[in-house]
Amino acid sequence: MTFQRVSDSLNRFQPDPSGGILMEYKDTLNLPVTEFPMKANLNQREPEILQKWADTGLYEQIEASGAGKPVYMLHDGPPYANGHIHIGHALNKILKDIILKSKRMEGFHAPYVPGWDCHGLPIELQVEKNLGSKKNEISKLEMRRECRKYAEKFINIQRDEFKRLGVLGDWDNPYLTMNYEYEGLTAQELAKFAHNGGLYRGKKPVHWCSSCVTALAEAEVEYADHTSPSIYVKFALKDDLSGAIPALAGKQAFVVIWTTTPWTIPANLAISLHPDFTYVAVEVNGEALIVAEGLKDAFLAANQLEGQVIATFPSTVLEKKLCRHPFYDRDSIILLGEHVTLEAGTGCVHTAPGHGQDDYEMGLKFGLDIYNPVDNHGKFISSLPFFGGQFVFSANPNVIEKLTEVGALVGAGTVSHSYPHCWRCKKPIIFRATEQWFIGMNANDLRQKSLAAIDQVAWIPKWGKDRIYGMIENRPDWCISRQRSWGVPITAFSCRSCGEYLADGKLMDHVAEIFKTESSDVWFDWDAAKLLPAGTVCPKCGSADLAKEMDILDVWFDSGVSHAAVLEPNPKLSSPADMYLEGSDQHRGWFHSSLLESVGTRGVAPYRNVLTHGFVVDGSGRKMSKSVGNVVAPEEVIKKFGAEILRLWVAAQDYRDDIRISQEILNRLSEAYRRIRNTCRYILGNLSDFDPLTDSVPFADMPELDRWALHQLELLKEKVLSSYGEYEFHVLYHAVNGFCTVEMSAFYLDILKDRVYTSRKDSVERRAAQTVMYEILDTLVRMIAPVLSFTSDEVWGYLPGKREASVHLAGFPAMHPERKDDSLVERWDRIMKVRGEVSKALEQARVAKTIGHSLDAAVLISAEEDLNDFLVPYGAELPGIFIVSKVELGKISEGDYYSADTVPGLKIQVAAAPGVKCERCWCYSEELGTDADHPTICPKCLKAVK
RNA sequence: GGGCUAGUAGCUCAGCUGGCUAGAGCACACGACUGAUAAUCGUGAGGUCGGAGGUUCGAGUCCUCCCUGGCCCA
Repeated sequence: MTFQRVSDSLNRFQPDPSGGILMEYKDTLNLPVTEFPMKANLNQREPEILQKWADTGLYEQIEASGAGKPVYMLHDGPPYANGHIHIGHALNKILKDIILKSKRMEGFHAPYVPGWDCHGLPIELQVEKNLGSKKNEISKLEMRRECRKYAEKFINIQRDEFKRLGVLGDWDNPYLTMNYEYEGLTAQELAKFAHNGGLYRGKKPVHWCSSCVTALAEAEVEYADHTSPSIYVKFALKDDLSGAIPALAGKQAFVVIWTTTPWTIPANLAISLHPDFTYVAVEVNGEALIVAEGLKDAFLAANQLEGQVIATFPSTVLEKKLCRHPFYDRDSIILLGEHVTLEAGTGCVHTAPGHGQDDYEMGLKFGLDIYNPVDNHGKFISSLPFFGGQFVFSANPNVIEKLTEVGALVGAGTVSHSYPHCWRCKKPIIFRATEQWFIGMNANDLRQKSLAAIDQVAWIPKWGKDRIYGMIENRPDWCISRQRSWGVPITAFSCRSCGEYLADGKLMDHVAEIFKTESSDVWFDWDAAKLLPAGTVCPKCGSADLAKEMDILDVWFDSGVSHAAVLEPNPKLSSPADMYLEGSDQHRGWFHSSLLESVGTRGVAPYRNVLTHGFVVDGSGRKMSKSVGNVVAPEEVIKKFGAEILRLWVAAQDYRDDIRISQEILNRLSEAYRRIRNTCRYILGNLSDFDPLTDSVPFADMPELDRWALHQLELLKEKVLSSYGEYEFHVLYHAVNGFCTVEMSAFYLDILKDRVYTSRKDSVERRAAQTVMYEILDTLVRMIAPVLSFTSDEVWGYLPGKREASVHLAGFPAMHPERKDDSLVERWDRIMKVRGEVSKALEQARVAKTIGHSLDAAVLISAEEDLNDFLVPYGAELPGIFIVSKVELGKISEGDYYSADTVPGLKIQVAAAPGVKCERCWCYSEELGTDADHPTICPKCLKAVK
């Protein structure tokens, strides 16, 4: 406690050493008094506030008070239940919390049900790792129980970490994608795709991790530099071309391809040329090598070959011509495809439909087999000649050797390039055609409907729309199967007798109902017969011997159904949601999967607004990475600065771009926080004896200065409330910060000091000032509550007047447009301009040692007639406004003066104030000593004391 | 390599459809106060608006290219 307390001032009359009574005039002043601490001590105080919120059931109260209000539905995207939260999680959750709190204060019922994504490979791999060698001894069911436990552990950890940020929500009843009900609803959503024909089983090249033995979603693939072999292979033309190209007569012609994956040569079924490119035959060592004209020189140079062009022709000449596979007794057909480029290679593209996306499409188009001779573990099937049983990457040199042996190798080297790797085990992956379950993008017009749905959504920032639009427009069918354990099973069956697959909507609905009460674990526990309705038989052959499909669902499907599994079943929530809010990576993640799922089953997007924020980067704009060592953990920020500073950080930055964080940024924010806190504290100190109910002064009775302040407050409210409405929190931060600093601390509150301190306690002047300060603080606290949730609630507890138990149960301040007065503000702008010049003049006088404190000064102002006339009516107020002892308007006849540089013709002369310094108000007065009882104070103070 | 996106003082941000010597707060320097005091007030110094071209009477704002980041994809 450093503020003087009213109760301390009982000893107003102290014994004078000389024997008389000496008055301590300081004790007759109304100095600020408050218990509200200057030092925030956030890391200690925040947990106390959180405890209070928990004890009083704050969120429950908020929920209860929402009854009957319109709903604002922000649907939480579930973070993955793995590991501690990082700064990006903090950013995301705080942004959500700011929006929810602001919507509640705006008058909405805005429930918050947090969620977690619980299934999936990362947890399964971590559990496997923890199990060590035991992992091979336990059953799938036991494995799943371990995964469930693991997820639960991190849900509890993350829940505590999120709560610590001051995020209010129904933390006791979050949604978990592994809840039984949720799993059942997930299976039920999948069944909907079976019902409507969107679900199919097909062979398709997918990203495949041989180490994890699973197909990978696109989101699970990372690109990293990798060194691969680079080989040029010649395919002998079987067909004779000499009719079309006479120069080839009598020569063996070859088409030369280039590849960085020699192991895919065994699966080669075709060679693709671009329909519009020109190709040449180059004679090298008596053979005619065919490559694209544009790559001829690069090709020859790369292989240290020399040769002459003997023929030039369009690719169409070669269309559908046949080559021989270099070492297998089969053909490779020449096809024309737009995907061929001149960026590298030969312009003749090795095509293996089982091992590449473009290759696959060519295969579909021209009816080639989607041939894949590679098994789940990345090894060639044993029946494959020469390479059976070999791991594909190990087979590379063997393939090269074989090519050399048969004389098909033109050249070999290595190349370093970006290559796909598994996101978990970091090993290079392959592209491999396998049997998978898909949701078709074209069945039921899913793609077109999704694109149309995108148009109906408001994307913030608006470029988010282009981003997701492009992705939906170009994406392939959604591969939803995973060959793992920890997930919701794909509830299909197959017939053991005839091999027929049963992905029947009705059967799947039946299973989904079982999941809702028993969990999807039963899929791995019960027999197929127990899972199926009695009497189910294969529709094709009639056999009752059915087997369960053992693939599980892509976790993106799990979270993609949350609108159906969380919002729809809960009568307190609503769907579609008003808002989905996640990082910009979710255009391909949750926004994407949710959109496809919802449009595929309901025909509409699950959200009305989608807000994206950028990624957290370090102080110099680089992404955070453990290896670089620039990671900022929320826990450390909280420990050092407090969660409140983290919240302020979220609000202060423009989240649409990348968001930087560094010690300096946090230091700056701490300073800004202290400024806001001190402004609150100072006002609280001045309201210690103020009861808004009995002491308020009507607006009409207030001095101009007070009305000026309320006008500024009105402007601030407009700005802040519209910032919330537009989710532009950084604008609000700057507005509040500027208001506290410029309008309040440096101007209004500074000028007010004399009035508040020295006037009679219950005088109208002082009560007017208190009325305004009360209004300002009450308004300010409500407006910052969504951001500075701890401090605003703390201040709330100190504010006089009857009010809700917590600011978080209160509303935004009411607007009072009638308090705005533009002409008044125009006048005061003019006064402030003069004030600015006066303070420059005072500064010069200070440098010259004429004055110290501004109250030591008397100011003579010489203005042009117009300005002078304007100032005259304010004459009595000017000393107070400038915080000087005396102001005269007139002509400067002698001596130095300051010449203003922003107001033409304005001259200011500063002198030591005449008279004697009043011991009480510190203003100089020429009328001291008029009262024998109080010889050392001025007439104004006399009035206040007597 | 492709799509989307950004780059204004040391830090965080303003600067609308091109038009005043590019602004604010913080930080910094210097000073004042000691009745907001681990506070408060004042003054001041900081910017070739990522770079280079171009359009225009005029460009931080429009166009082209380049550089440096970020997200997503290949």
